[in-house]
Amino acid sequence: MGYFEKIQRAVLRIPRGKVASYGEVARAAGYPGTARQVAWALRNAEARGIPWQRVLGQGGRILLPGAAGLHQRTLLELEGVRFLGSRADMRHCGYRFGPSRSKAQSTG
DNA sequence: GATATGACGTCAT
DNA sequence: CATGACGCCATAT
Repeated sequence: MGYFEKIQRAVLRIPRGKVASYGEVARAAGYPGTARQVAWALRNAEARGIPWQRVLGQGGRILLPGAAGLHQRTLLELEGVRFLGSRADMRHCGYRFGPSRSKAQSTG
């Protein structure tokens, strides 16, 4: 399992209608602090069936420039993601990556 | 190994 | 809110 797959798997965990930041994805994939690399991993996501559009910059801001960014916003709106001005409504559409840790917890 | 690149994140102005 | 600068790190050459 390489970096690529880890990142892509994390992105795949984002349900329709929800979004997450590059930093969150990196953290969820087990590579905190590699937000930059997440973007790199999504370069070919479009061809790999990865819901790349659900990954935004901090604060729900679209970082893709030009038409690509417009396209991303359109895709998200079609999924039900609401936008407040130029940013996605992270308050309601921000996905919270559940604790993937399978470690048992006795008392809670 | 060294250099260059990038869909980031944070701080300062 | 916009711009500039820096830190961070995997990949590509």
